[in-house]
Amino acid sequence: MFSIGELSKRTKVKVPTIRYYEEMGLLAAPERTEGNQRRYDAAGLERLSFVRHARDLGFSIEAISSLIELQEHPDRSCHAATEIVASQLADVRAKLRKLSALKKELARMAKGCDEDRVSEDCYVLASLSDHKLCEHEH
Amino acid sequence: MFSIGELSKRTKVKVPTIRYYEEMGLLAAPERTEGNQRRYDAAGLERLSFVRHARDLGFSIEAISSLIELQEHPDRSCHAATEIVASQLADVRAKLRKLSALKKELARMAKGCDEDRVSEDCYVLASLSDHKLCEHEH
DNA sequence: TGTAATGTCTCTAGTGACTAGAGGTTCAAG
DNA sequence: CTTGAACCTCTAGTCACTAGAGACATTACA
Repeated sequence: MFSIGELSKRTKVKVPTIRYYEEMGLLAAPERTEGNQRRYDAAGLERLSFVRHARDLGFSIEAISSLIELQEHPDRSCHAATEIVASQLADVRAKLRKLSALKKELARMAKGCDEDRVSEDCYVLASLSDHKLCEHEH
Repeated sequence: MFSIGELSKRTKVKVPTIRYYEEMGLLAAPERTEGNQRRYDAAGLERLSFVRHARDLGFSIEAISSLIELQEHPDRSCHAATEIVASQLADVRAKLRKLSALKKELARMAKGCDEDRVSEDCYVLASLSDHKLCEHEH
């Protein structure tokens, strides 16, 4: 049995965030000491690691909720889980596409602008003012 | 001179968002009719296009504020503008790196899981529970 | 000129996923 | 037994909007 601070150290999740996850229903309410402090066990640690890992992968709290529900019913088909992952993957791919277009645009802007120039002639500002200067859609 | 709704149509920025930008100081307070409604001109349209374009490129409102300030002092060096762009670019590059790692991870998870399986044996759930199954850092 | 529909006004509150701080209590070490 | 770190709850703030209420303005048409 260990405290919330200890759990925080082991999982690298901040203390207020752990409490927040509990409030959001991602973590079961743990036992308490007589003085009302949370005490966790191995199961609590594992659960938080799951949540943290999923968050690192970009899953929303809602999605994680669904995944946990599934985990708690080992007899159910994991169809829903694959769907959640697929949708997350589609999301990530879309973001990647958008970001790589942005990267090109920004790199172009950064390269085009000479630092010694005066803001009136700044390529960056011109690019932002006039979308037509862009080579790509966004 | 046109209304906020008209400006919204032309720029594809929603009406409440325009008001929000005004409140944040990104847009100058426009003229008003006798009945207190906003009326914009070409300059207002141009300014909003600038803001919108910068937002599309992922610049924060604060960054846009700085860019606008620069725009309004055409005599200043555009050093600050290039710096803002460079930092935005670094940001985007970092996000890209992270997302592409995530994409690999998610694709692996999605591929590994057979939809007909039962949640107990679900590869997705196993992957999330056990970070060690990951091939990459994140 | 009357009226109805649509547009606009301000203001407050909600979103997601935390983070920060106040003010008070409990725990563990010495 | 005292001290100081860790813990508790609660409220409010972050960012960039979005939604809704309730009231007023404008416009189109009869």
